[in-house]
Amino acid sequence: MAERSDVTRNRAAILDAARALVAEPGELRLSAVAKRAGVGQGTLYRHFADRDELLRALYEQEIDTLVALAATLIEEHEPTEALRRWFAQLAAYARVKGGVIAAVEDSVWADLSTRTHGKLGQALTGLLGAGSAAGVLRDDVDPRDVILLSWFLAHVEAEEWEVRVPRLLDVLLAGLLR
Amino acid sequence: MAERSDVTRNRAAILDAARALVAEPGELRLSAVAKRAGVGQGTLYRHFADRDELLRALYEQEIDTLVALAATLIEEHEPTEALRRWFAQLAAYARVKGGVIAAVEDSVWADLSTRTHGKLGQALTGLLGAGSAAGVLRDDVDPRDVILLSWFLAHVEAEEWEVRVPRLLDVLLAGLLR
DNA sequence: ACCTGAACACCGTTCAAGT
DNA sequence: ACCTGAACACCGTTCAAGT
Repeated sequence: MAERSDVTRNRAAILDAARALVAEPGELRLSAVAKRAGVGQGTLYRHFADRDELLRALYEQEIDTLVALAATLIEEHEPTEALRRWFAQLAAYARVKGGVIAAVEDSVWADLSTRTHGKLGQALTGLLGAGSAAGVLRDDVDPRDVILLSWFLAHVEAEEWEVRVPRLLDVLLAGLLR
Repeated sequence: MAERSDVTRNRAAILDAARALVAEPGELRLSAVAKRAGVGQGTLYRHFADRDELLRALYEQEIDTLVALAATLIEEHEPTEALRRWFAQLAAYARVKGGVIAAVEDSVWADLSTRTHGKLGQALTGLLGAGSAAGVLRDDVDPRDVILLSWFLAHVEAEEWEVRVPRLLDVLLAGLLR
């Protein structure tokens, strides 16, 4: 039976379509996602109960890279440098995937970042813990602090990105130093 | 002729209704604004061309207090302390008026904060200028940097506000010190 | 079981008719 | 001139019918 693989393929096609469309300017229309994925609107809803759930799935895929990177950086660099590099990667990611981040509503983001911290929270716990253990970072900040402070990335315009983001990350990092 | 004053009253009623409703949870529905203001939907559109324009008017009203405060603080306090107090007031404002800020879309905010910097930009120019002239603040940050970094305020949940916001403002201020 | 797409619901916006 | 509110447009979501 090839039906089962159709289901898998549809789900992937929907996510691919959503990822492509969310990067384009303007709102993400679910009808456009279904059309681009080559499925009916109902099929989209079979896989993702509502708009939030689709965005959440998209977002979770995107975040995994950053999570994996944190572990590597902690091993290979001193804590402050690890955090600096991770911020740079977060920014690079936000630049390309900004559409996803901006499209994810607060409710989804809050859910992902607080409930058992989420994967992203665990990555940040590692980075912040290494820094405070080494005595170079404040020890009174938690992962959600950093996630909140990073919200500015969702609001930087493309034209000003290169000038402004390195400076803003520098300010943020300076604020986290002990 | 009392008609002219009706126009004024309607505009004020619409803004009052919008201010009240934006503070409530959930999206701001323009039909609800018109209903609460006691006017027809068309009247709302006579005064404000679209949703953005209504939010912009609301936002501009809200921001004036902060602008006035900046001048006073610069006169009465040393630069770092002036900025610290202004941040605290910005946060207090965001807490109460958070609905307005969150409802204002990026396009509106970007427009307000970049076009000749806007009133808020001027207030921040004063605060940052005083600090960098006194040699206590970085001199490479501009008002929009601070506006961007303040976006976290729009995403803090009510329950965590008191614990988290003072710490985040402290991190932000530390990052701005020279 | 899964899929399709027409139909429904909701809300921003417009406009014909009223004063 | 200004106002009203029904009507229209758009898009998220549902569901009857098809495979």
